[in-house]
Amino acid sequence: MPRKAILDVLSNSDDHLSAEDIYMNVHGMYPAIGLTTVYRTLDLLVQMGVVFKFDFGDGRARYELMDHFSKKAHHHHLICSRCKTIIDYDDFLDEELSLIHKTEEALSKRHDFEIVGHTMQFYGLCDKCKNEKGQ
Amino acid sequence: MPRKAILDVLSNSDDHLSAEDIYMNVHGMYPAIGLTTVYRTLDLLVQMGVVFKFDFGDGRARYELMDHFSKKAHHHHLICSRCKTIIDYDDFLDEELSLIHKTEEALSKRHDFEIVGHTMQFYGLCDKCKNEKGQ
DNA sequence: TAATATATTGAAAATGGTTATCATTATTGA
DNA sequence: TCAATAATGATAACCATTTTCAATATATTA
Repeated sequence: MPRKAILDVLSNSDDHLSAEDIYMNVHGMYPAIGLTTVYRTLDLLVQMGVVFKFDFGDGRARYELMDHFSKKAHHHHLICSRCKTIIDYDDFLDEELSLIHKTEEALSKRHDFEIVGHTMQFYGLCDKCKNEKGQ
Repeated sequence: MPRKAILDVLSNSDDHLSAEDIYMNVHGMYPAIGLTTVYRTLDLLVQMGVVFKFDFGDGRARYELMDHFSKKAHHHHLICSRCKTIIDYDDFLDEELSLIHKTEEALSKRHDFEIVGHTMQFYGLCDKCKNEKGQ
């Protein structure tokens, strides 16, 4: 039941949810489910290859459904290092993905790796933070 | 002085050093420098754009010199989700980098971002961990 | 040079996301 | 029905990182 509740939250809500975000969302529908179980279930879903765990560098992990389980289109991330805003983008995505697949194949052969996911992110300063530098 | 010591460690030692790794390395040469200062100085170097802070998902941050300050060739990372081994790779790197520059330009225009760095990583199971699954 | 303001430093304590513990409650199988 | 096993959540523990703060170094000025 926790598993279903969490998957529901992940597929219906917006991206970039932290464990606590998920906990609070789930809590509305199933008040019995505790934070521990949310963490446990997320780990499980990550092991199963259903959920991907991201780390954007703001001290808390974020979780997204993997492509095959998500309504959302594949995307990558653009992150403001200062205010931690996360923007999804899909510019040149076809090109990115074909390159990624090629690389994936080469790496999995060369290093005998079973590749499960990838991450591609740009870091920088968003328009607002750019103008507030030095404060 | 801490700044120089840390930069020395970063440019002479192998990659993927955590704050504590750096602290221990620096400590040999400058026993007076404490862990707090290491953290503080690393933050500073990151702000200055000299060092890039990575998060590979094992609960501690890793630091690398940015390209222009490093002897090392540009590379991306392949990470075992289980044992956390990190492998540097540079397959298709020219292709990756030209795509990255193109994307960078598009994103910085569209979102008025000042892009400072990027990350591209593959996650999966290394040869050893692949065969130990389910334990 | 002396005297004061300012910045840098590190030890120790606090923070906060995540994980481990453990008693309790479901679930399963015979 | 009953025992064995698994799932759960409240609480405590963990641990990388930050904050606090008193002490020390550095710069500035008279």
